[in-house]
Amino acid sequence: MPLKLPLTSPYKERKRDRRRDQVMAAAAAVFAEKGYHEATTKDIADRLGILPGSLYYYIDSKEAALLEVCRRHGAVFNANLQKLLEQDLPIADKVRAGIALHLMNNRLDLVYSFAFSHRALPDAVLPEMRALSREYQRLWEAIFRRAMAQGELRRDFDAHVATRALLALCNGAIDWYEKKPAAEIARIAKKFAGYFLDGILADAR
Amino acid sequence: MPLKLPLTSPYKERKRDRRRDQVMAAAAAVFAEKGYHEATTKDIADRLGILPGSLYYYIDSKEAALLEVCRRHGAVFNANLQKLLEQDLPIADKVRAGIALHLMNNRLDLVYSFAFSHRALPDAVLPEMRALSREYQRLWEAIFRRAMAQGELRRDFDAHVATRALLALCNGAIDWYEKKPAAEIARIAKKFAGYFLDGILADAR
Amino acid sequence: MPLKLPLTSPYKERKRDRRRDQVMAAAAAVFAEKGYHEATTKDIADRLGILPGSLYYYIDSKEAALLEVCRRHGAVFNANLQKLLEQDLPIADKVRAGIALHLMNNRLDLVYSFAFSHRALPDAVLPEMRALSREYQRLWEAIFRRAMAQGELRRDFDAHVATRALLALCNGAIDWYEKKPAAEIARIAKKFAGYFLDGILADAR
Amino acid sequence: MPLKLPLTSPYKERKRDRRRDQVMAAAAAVFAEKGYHEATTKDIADRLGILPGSLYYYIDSKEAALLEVCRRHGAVFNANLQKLLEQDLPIADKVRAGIALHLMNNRLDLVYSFAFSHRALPDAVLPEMRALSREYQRLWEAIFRRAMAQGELRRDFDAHVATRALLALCNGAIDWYEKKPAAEIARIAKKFAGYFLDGILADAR
DNA sequence: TATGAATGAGGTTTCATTCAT
DNA sequence: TATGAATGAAACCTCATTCAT
Repeated sequence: MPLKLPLTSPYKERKRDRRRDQVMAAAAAVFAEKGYHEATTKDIADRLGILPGSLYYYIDSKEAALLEVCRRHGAVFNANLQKLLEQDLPIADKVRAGIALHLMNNRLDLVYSFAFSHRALPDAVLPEMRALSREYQRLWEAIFRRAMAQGELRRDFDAHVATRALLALCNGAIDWYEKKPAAEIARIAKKFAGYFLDGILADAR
Repeated sequence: MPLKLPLTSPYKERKRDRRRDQVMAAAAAVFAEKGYHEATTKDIADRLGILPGSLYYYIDSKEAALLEVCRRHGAVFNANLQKLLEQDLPIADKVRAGIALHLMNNRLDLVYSFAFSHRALPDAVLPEMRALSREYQRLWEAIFRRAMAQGELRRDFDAHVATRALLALCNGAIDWYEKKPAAEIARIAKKFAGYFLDGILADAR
Repeated sequence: MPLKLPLTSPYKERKRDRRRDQVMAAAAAVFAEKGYHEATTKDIADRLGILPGSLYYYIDSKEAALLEVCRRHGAVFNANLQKLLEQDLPIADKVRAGIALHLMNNRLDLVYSFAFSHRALPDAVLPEMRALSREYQRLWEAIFRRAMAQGELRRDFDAHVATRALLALCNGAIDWYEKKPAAEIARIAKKFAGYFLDGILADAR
Repeated sequence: MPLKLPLTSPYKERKRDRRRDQVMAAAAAVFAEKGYHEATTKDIADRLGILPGSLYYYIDSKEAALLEVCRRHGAVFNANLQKLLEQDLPIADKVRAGIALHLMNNRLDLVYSFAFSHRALPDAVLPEMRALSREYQRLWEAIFRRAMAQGELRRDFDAHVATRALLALCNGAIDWYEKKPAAEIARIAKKFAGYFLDGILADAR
């Protein structure tokens, strides 16, 4: 009798993983475009050129797909911000860079920003999303607190609220400029950062 | 010959209208809480203690209900801002007041803020919602331009982008503070206004 | 204590009956226009200027209304044909008169013609409708048989089938000419009768 | 590199089309039996042994199903009559053959006859149905006019009205004989044709 | 005599999901 | 690895009907 070989060779596994990545990318794109609930499995399948039922070869459920997509993108977001935190830059530069990162990433990874909006996410995913989101906020707050310690920020500065304000700006920007070209987004990002840093009032100050 | 009385007395009409108002309020609340697509007619009916089918005694369709809700609340928003525009106040006060109005209203009238997010609204309602939204932005821009003319704002100020930034702040605040007590919201509103007006940087300036 | 008078005086009863007649007329009109199933109680109520629920003061159910409407109109149809049967006229005249009666009546009483089409009638009404319909056919057959006995018709004439042919012509005419003016209908009726009596072929005969 | 094969083989496509044909046939049968509005998706699904929702794997909507059913059957009707028109036969034979075709087809394709009855069809389908129906009538009229040109018909013959009379006869026959065996239908068809051609009167002629 | 308000059954449709092939 | 075919739950909506007022 012939020896029973393992059914999956490393090669095959890698190939399969690549296909899985494609599926996740498709899911991410569709979730970003339509929001979780409006997105249908057919939307995702169409993007891959397969039938909805075939998706289940790669995912356990629509919710599980969302969860994984959010995990992947959340990790990127948080890693980026972690790097920024570790850099030695004036706070103004950090804010500008952080906003730019957020908006640029969001162009591709729009999904993650949804995580900040409790609406549009199913209950089963919320806890983990909130954790990722909290981590993201925590990183921003850390950035701010470091700057405060160095006297870069106003005395009455509130890192918590400011973080939320900053994220509100970012997510609001995404809603509006979603379909605009990257150049435009960069311009907006810069202006938003400017208002956030210096305010809008004339320079009585 | 007997005088033919009107079939519906003003009294009855008022009573009926009140019930309709309740239905609209329930719809508004549910739309605000879950977003249009996630909101079900059952959610709305439950809030009224009736069956989903019974809703249709008062509304023509879920979409029509959304439209009316948005119209009602949009009118309030715009009227409020129009009044603010006409007042003779420093821009800082106007911004603070406008943000407060937006957030306070949004607590009850949350729906309207959805109008600013293209996601979450069905196609049939979008055009009118966009019109209301544009009017709201136009009013803010008018407020800013008047302030610019009086030298209250920085030279490089961009009324259009600043308006969007401000609304992003407001809607972001709503997302996060939705279930918090009014006092808390007021505090947030004040801080957000502060960042928007003066920025976050220390007073090198 | 005051003597307890009968709650319904003959006068009132007559008045109430008149209102009932109006209700039945409205029902008949709506059934005729839309067919039983497409007709809604709201359609009927609208025609009377009342609300659907109010109908139930006069009728027990939509089906009961249909039944009564059909009874009333069926009685007229059959009475008319009975009179025709009793008259001493050449068969050609009787056919022409009978067709005219059917089409004219149908203009107002369209409902009855539905009775000939088993589709469009609820089961509960069918048996009685079929009985009325059979009676109508029986009368036509009697007319034909009398004419056969007098040698007015071809030898191979089949009263049963011919009756059905005649009624098919009539009901078909109704479907098509429903909205045309009475004059037009009369013209059609005459031509249909002509074809039925003499055929369409040239006079080799 | 591996050749990319078509995802659906012709074999599979044919099989799938066959199932679609079954669905359409079920829809046709139910529509014929009950009329469009009385027919429920459950009726159709039951006939196929599946659930109502499963129908939507094959159809876009109940209305779309009706449209396709009517198109398919209408095409058959008109093609048949076109062939008859082109044949070189005495008008009497053509009428007999045409009526037979109509009734025989209708046994299976009953739906089409509904097209002649404005009632029972939803607005969205009416225009196309009317077009098919007009074409059918046009063909009959053409048949008649050709016969007139050859002196086969009476001088006062009206092709338009006669066509409608003929179709009234056919559709009336369908209503009544729907559930009878084919042999019976053939007998009826012959007699109806006889009355239509030669009338019912004795041979003064 | 009619209204206002609701019920509840049933209809069409959508969609995530399953599973044999 | 994907398809074809179906399920079943849930959604929106319609409408005959009821009943207190």
